[in-house]
Amino acid sequence: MTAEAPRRQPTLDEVAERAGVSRSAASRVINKAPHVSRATRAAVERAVKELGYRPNRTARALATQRTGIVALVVSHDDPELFADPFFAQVIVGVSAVLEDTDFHLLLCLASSGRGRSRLVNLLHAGGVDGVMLMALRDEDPLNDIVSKAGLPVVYGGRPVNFEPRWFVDSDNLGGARLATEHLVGIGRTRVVTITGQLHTRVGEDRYRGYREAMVMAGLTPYGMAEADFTEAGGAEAMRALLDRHPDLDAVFAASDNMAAGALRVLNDLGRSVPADVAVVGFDDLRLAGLTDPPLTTVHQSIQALGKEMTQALLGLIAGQERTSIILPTWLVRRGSA
Amino acid sequence: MTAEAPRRQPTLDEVAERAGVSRSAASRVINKAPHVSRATRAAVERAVKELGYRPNRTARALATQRTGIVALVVSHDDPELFADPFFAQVIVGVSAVLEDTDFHLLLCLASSGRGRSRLVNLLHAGGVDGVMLMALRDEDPLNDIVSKAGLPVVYGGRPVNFEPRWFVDSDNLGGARLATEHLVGIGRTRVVTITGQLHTRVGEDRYRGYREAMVMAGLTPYGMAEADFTEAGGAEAMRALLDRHPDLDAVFAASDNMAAGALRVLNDLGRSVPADVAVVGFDDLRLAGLTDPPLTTVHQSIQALGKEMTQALLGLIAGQERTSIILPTWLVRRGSA
DNA sequence: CCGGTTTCCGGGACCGCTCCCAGGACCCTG
DNA sequence: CAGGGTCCTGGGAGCGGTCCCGGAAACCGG
Repeated sequence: MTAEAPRRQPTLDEVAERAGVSRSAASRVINKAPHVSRATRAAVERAVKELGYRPNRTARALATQRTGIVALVVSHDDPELFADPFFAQVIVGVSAVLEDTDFHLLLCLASSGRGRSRLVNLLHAGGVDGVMLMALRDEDPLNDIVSKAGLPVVYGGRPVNFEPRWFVDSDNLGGARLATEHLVGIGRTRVVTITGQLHTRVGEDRYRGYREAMVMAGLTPYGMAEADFTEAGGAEAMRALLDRHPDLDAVFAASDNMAAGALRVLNDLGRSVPADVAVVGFDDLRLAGLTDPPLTTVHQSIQALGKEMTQALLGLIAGQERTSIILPTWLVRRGSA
Repeated sequence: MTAEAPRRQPTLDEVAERAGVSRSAASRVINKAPHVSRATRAAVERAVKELGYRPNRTARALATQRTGIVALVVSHDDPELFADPFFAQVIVGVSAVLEDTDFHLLLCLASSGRGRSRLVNLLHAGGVDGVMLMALRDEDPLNDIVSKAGLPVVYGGRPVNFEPRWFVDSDNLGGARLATEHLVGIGRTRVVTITGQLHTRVGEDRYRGYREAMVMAGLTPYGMAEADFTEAGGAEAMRALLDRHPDLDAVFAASDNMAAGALRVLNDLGRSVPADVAVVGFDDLRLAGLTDPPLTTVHQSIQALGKEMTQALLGLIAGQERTSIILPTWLVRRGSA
């Protein structure tokens, strides 16, 4: 129970000496390189076991120019933003993949200028082998910082103003279209939408999906209000829309949180859902199952996004060209539409 | 916009050469060591600027035996567990402190055996300078793994079966006592509790706080049901308690999630809250403000916990003895009690 | 003017590992 | 049995820094 004497970890030299071979030979068996006799291998393996040897990560990193660390960089001006369960899901996905590799995850919440300059240092100082970037606002300085670093980069989601070389994104456009088509399919014609911030790609895509579906159905987009993906924002937008279009009969909210806000307002105002107004959300958060009525919504798999990002990045690090990926989304029918 | 030619980063030698001084001298000015002439300093600083030099983290780490990385290790058998907003808050706190330092955060979700052995490697191979550990189940193998590593360790929360040398924890005991005292204070006498898992320290402490407050008030604990901190678990426990003690007039739920479940059951069964049954939760999650009625609950600051853990760890790494910390909790009155 | 500090400087060992390379042992042909 | 492979092996030069140490230069009071 008392703390072990902080004995220095044994080095490769010590292993080699104990095994009666050269450091090179020891290194070879440890790295499973070829051209090692059975005898040498056995001797070294024994020495390793007896000494409890572990190759020093730092030394190895210096020699190989590989750290075995990948960074997940999250842009967040508002520290609360990270609290969104979205990121936790991404991290779970990322970790699941890394768990089967020798890579570890460095988490970087870069907000302030100070935080950004730390990031610049980290990337230019060979601190990581690659980065997964989630910087979804337009004009995010992180985009520049990271691209200058000359490291493999995979985007999670896409920025508005340019299309990264490699990214993984959910099919927001298709999902929004699905949602809208569903509303039209059940006979609604006066369908409005509550969008997320339109200066984000995801906000834009989901809005576009809605419009496209409406047009394709021969309808005109009936109304829209821009909100911020939050419950409160959704509620406010819903009020505004009811004000402007009292006869609306369906709403597509670009997030479950906003849909929940909308639902709250509709309930409060005595509009029955889905009879008077049908509602569809987006994301399929846990919350979607708990609203009243349960929310029909578009499912996206955020863990899968994390996994794919990671696999893509590891691939790039290993020198394989990979193609960007758009993950499918699909409709989950519950009570609200 | 095209990828920069992957020019190698300049090395210290190149800086030294350009500045016309030795590597030692260059190193000195970069590390702001004393005994450097103004001329040398200026020359080196100029060379650094011109070359865009950044000291290589890995090389420095090898030489100094310091990586500049701290690990946050989260034990989670269930990958979903990490999705709890709790961890996101911790991370936000940790990052906030780290942002003003040169340390970076390595996030380690260790579940499977594979994940654990990776962790062992990481810790014994000098991959990090210290660890913050959140392993709250009893008998968690991580406790052992980490203690054997001979690294500075700070616990977030406490394990059940032993008291770590350094930890940061919320005052769960005091908070639970406060909650219960409040219920008693508003005249309730048949107060039951819904606990979290009693094989966790937090579950135990909050249960103990309840009992102590009851006894101190001259009442006997009226009933309890063990749940798992989740909404569903809370609901089920509530039903069981109503079954066993139909005349209960108050319930202290050891988490907001469980309180929300309890509330749902009470509403469904037509018991009015707080008139018939008063309810107090614990955590003060966002959700507490959104239930019907809004939840009276015990507030704990999870970001603060992350911050304190980090400060404690950085202190230990710097060689300062620090004392463990218990963070205050307090009651937030809303409608449910 | 001269010993003794103090300030500044560069040489070089070291951190712990990888990997190239030259060379010895061994095997197999013709 | 000469000659050309393989298969192993150890030596040693790196990766890019830090830091100790001895010595040169500058400064000082007596």
